[in-house]
Amino acid sequence: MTLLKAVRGTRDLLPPETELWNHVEAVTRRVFARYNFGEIRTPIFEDTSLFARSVGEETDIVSKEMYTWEDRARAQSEKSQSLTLRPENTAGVVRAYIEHNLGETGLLQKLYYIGPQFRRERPQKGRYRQFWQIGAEVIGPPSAGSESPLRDAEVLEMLSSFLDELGITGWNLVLNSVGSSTDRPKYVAALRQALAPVKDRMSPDNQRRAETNPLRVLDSKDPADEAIIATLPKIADYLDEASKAHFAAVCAALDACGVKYEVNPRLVRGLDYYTRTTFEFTHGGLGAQNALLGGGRYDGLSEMLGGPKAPGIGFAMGLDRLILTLQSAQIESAPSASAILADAFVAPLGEQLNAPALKLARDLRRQGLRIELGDGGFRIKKSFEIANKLARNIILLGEDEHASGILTVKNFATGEQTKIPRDQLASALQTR
RNA sequence: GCGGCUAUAGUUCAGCGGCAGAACGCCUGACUGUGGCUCAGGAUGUCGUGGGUUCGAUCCCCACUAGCCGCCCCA
Repeated sequence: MTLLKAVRGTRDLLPPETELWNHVEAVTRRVFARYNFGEIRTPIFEDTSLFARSVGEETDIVSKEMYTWEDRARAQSEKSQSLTLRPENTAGVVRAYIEHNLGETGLLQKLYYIGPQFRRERPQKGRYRQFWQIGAEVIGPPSAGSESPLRDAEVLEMLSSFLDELGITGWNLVLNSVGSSTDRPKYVAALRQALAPVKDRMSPDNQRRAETNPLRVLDSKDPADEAIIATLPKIADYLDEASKAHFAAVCAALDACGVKYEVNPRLVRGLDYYTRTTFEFTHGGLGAQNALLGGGRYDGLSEMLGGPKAPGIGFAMGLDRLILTLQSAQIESAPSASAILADAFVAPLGEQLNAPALKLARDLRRQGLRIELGDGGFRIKKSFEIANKLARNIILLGEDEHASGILTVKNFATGEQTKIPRDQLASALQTR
């Protein structure tokens, strides 16, 4: 029989690494709560057309990277339906916003999520087919202030605080504006026009991009094409007054609270729905996958999905990459890679003491201690060996201890061995 | 989807066209109620999968699968 393995691009997360994941998630919930965000959990799969309409039919994600299947009809009256494992979570959040008429509250919705997403890409460092994202969206009717540049700045400030609180240093915030939903098509048209006479002199990659997605030419890393790219029209010249003012206000608010950023007029994002502010937090040490998180404003997304006018801004952060960054930086505040030690290892000396040992372990655990329970079948030496690996102390429960209620406790760090009455055990272990 | 590199013990890796190796880990003992350190001994394995060349393949060739790195794209 062939050995079953996790499928390509998926992986198991095991302890103690999961401690680090839990730590990151705990910091996320703590920080985001301070900004009064609430958690949303949307389904892991959705109707395929949700992603086709939001992410963009022509994007690589939709055209070749989605896990899509036909959910067969179970009855004559039922139609089959095309379903897709979510490749990102913003579309699902906006769908939920529309479906539950959240705009009718008249309030800004501030929602965050933590969960797996799926794209059928070639796996590499920090890139998996099932990958985890932390994201947040601020969305609501214009009357709730959802269009305000203050919302953009607040989200960016929250992210900078979040990364600081995690202990990640050396991140870089890159900012741009891609204009309103009317600016953007005008600019793309101008870009196509400017590219037409010169694209033949560019690399094959850029020739193809010039056809399919001209914005991406700006992202090119090909030094040979630099000179041509420098002559192309700039998005900043195509922004209307409102978009310019919006961007200036975002920058001013960031300046006011000392959040450092760099404006990169070439930063474009891959998804069709972005308008105005777009951004990326990058970090070295991630190889080619240097983007830690990315996001932007999507003022027209709700309407694209048939909903009410509901401008919004949000981001998605690659958790797999964030963890990699934390591991490579060996951040002090994060749990280390080494296993977490139990407070004590309870060692029954003889199988007849197994049952009393479980009772002892239960009592200590109920007092909040982290307890590993051994087995009376172990030779005492083996108990010590295991205990030394898993716990800070060992508690011996032999016939004497059981009869007298005074337990033998040895601390591995000091080598000190003492007798402690059962009712004082928990408090004694708290401090050693 | 494309290109390069890789796949050998639980782990990290060496190796060779002719008996399968090291380190760490694991097990046993020195020490029948005492770990770490030390010493002595021991067990590891479809050499990724399938085919081919060869008297003989873990080694050479091909395909496949998976991983890493890069490209495309993207978080």
